[in-house]
Amino acid sequence: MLKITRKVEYALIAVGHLQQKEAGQLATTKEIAEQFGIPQELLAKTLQKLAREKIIQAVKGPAGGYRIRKDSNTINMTRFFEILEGPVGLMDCYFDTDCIQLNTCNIRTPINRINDSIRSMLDQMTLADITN
Amino acid sequence: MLKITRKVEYALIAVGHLQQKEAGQLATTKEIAEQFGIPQELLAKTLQKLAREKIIQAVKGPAGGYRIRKDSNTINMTRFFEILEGPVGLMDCYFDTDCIQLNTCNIRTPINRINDSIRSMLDQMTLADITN
DNA sequence: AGTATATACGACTTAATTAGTCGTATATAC
DNA sequence: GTATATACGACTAATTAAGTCGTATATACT
Repeated sequence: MLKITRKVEYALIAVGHLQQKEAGQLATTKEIAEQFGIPQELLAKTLQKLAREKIIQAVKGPAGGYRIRKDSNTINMTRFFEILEGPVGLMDCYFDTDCIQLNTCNIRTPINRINDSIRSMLDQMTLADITN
Repeated sequence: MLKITRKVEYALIAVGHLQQKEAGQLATTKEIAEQFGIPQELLAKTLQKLAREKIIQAVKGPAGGYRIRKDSNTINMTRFFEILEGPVGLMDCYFDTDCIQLNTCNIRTPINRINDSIRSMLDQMTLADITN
C-alpha cells in the first residue's frame, strides 16, 4: 500500500536520464532500457504517454528518440503521477462519489484531509526536484 | 497507486466507531460490520491485529467485543498503517536494500526524500486526528 | 524506391497483490 | 453444557500491476 508503480518508477528514471543529456540530445528507449535494466516495451509505452502530454519530445525514425523539454522542470508531481496512473487519492471516493455508504462512512473527511496534504506536497514538488 | 487498503479503511472506521462509545463500552465485530456494510470475517482479522498490538482491547465470550484504549489517541499513523500493512514506503528499496540496480538507479535518493516527507506527515498525525 | 530503425498504440497474457471466505480452536457469560 | 464472542491460519476469488506481442507509421540513409 502507498506504493508507486513501476511505470512511474521507470518514467522517473528515464526523465532523470534525459536530464543528464546535453541540451537537445536524444536518448532511445532501447538505450535507457538496457542501461537501467528495464523492460523495453513497458518503458516505451510509458514514454509515449509522457510525449503525448508534452513532458518529453519524441523524434521518429532512425537516429530518433526522446529529449527533455526545457519547461519540463516546472511540471509538478501530482500532474506527472496522474498522467501515468490517473487520479491520485488514498481512497476512490476522493474522486468517485458513488460509494454506497457515503453517509454512514465516518472517515471520509479525515482521510481526505490526509489526501489533501499529500497532494499539496506533491503539487509543490517539481520534476526537477526528483531528477536533478 | 498510492492507495490505502480496505483493511486499513475498515480498521479506521472501526476505531472511529469505538471512539464514539461511552468510556469502557464494547462493540462487537458483528455490530460494526453490519452498521458499516463491511465483511465481518475480514474486519475480525483486522481488529485482532489491532488488539494484539494493544491499540484496542478484546473481551472474549458472549457480551464480549472490543473497546478503545484511552491512550490509543497517541498512536501515530505510520505505526497504525505498519501494524496492518507492514513497511510504508513508495518503493521497496526504502527498506529492502537488495535491489540489483541500487548503483545504477538514479532516483532512489529523491524518491526516498518524498517518502520521508510522507512518513513524517503520518508520524505527526495521531489516530485521534482521523477518528475524532 | 527499399530497408532498417525509431516511435505509436491497442490487445493480450502473466504475475502479484488485495480482498474475502472457511474451518477450527479458545474463552466465558448464563 | 450451550450459545456467542474473539483468535488465527489456510484457502479461494477478484482486482490490479507488470510485461508481451502484433501492427502501423514516420524517417534517415543507401
